[in-house]
Amino acid sequence: MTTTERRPLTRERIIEAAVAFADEHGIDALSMRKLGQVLGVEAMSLYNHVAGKDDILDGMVQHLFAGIGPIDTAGDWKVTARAAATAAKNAFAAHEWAVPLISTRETTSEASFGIMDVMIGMLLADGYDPETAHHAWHVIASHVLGYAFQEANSVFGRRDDQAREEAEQLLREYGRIFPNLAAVATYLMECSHDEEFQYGLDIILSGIEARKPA
Amino acid sequence: MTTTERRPLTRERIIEAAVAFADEHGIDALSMRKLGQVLGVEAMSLYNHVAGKDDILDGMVQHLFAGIGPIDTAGDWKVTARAAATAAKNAFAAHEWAVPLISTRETTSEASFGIMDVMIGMLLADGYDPETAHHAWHVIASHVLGYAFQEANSVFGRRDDQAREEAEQLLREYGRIFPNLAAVATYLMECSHDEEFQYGLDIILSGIEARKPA
DNA sequence: ACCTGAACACCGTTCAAGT
DNA sequence: ACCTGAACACCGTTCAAGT
Repeated sequence: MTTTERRPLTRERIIEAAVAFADEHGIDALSMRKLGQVLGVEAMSLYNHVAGKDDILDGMVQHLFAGIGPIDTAGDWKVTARAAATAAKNAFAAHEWAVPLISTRETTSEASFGIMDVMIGMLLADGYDPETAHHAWHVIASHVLGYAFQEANSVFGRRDDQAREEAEQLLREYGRIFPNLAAVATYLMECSHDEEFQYGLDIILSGIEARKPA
Repeated sequence: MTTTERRPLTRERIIEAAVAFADEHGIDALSMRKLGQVLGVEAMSLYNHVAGKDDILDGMVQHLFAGIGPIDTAGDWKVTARAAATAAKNAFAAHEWAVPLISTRETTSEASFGIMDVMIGMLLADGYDPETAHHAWHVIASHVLGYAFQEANSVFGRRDDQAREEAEQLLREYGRIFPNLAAVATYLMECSHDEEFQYGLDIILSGIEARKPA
């Protein structure tokens, strides 16, 4: 439990440890005292490098957005949109705590504005009017957030052993009352999250393409 | 602060009060002690009617799903899907705490399975294969969750005075670095959430229609 | 049967004291 | 400059005691 790391404390190291702790024990279990323990230090020492717990949580959100990485704008807007959306979905779905955390904090960091600026810029350059470009942004953003939500936070999305067992239990329980649920049960249990995400993205990007003003 | 209501405590009344409290003060501020105070009772009395705080939070999620209401299946699958998706989005977007709360608790209640069963049943009856029906469910669900997220939890989504001011501040700050953001600023500030949601839903439902197997 | 007060094991955070 | 111990105002929850 007590790591014996003796590198000096920094904001980055604290946030890194917080991410690891939340991955393992869940974000609700994250406390200043436990985080200090992991870093081999008293809780109060953290305040020398960080403004408080809120600052740590902000840092974790920043960490999530940094995980999206730079966006390659070499192709056309559809290629860029697909790459950016997929990278964002993967960055969020990689941590169970990502969606709940983002949803209680402000998502409007420089990183998120940067992605938005690139995406809308490519649409405008391709001949879209600002209003349609704005619509397109919202639809894509909904898909990314909504799918990350489903992948990381529903029993059918998570693919650990415990989630599988719970999912099977639920399907047994509700399968008799809800026959149509039973009819798609195998897909719920076994669908590829990447294929599933791309399927919806295909629909959305084609729809946006079809709505390009003449 | 202390309401003088003297009706007997019940689970429903406690959950109702919790919803109202979270609406006003945010879900993080919700505690057993403060909830007791609102109900004119000591915190410990709540345990006579409720298993604990988790039980209250579960009740709040149940309350959200109940708010979606019964689904009218009189029209074709697209009409039903639009009605159900819109009702769900509105129920979730009505409370800032809805998305964060659902995202940390299990969403697989009888209510959510019921909606899913109806939707998939209509698609199957219309001639869709189970795999495509399952895809359709995921895409629609992402849009609902993702848009509720954006409407209730982003500065641009919320339409109270404080959010407007923060949004304008952010646009001033980042508008110079990100010109394409500035180009769509007025739409971000003033778009109709219902029209925006329907725009994306149009794309998604049309796309699903186009993928109906021959 | 329902409510309460005191208590326990936890929180985040402040602050004076140490080195 | 950085770390610490004690303290404060909060948590959720248990339990024996009241009515």
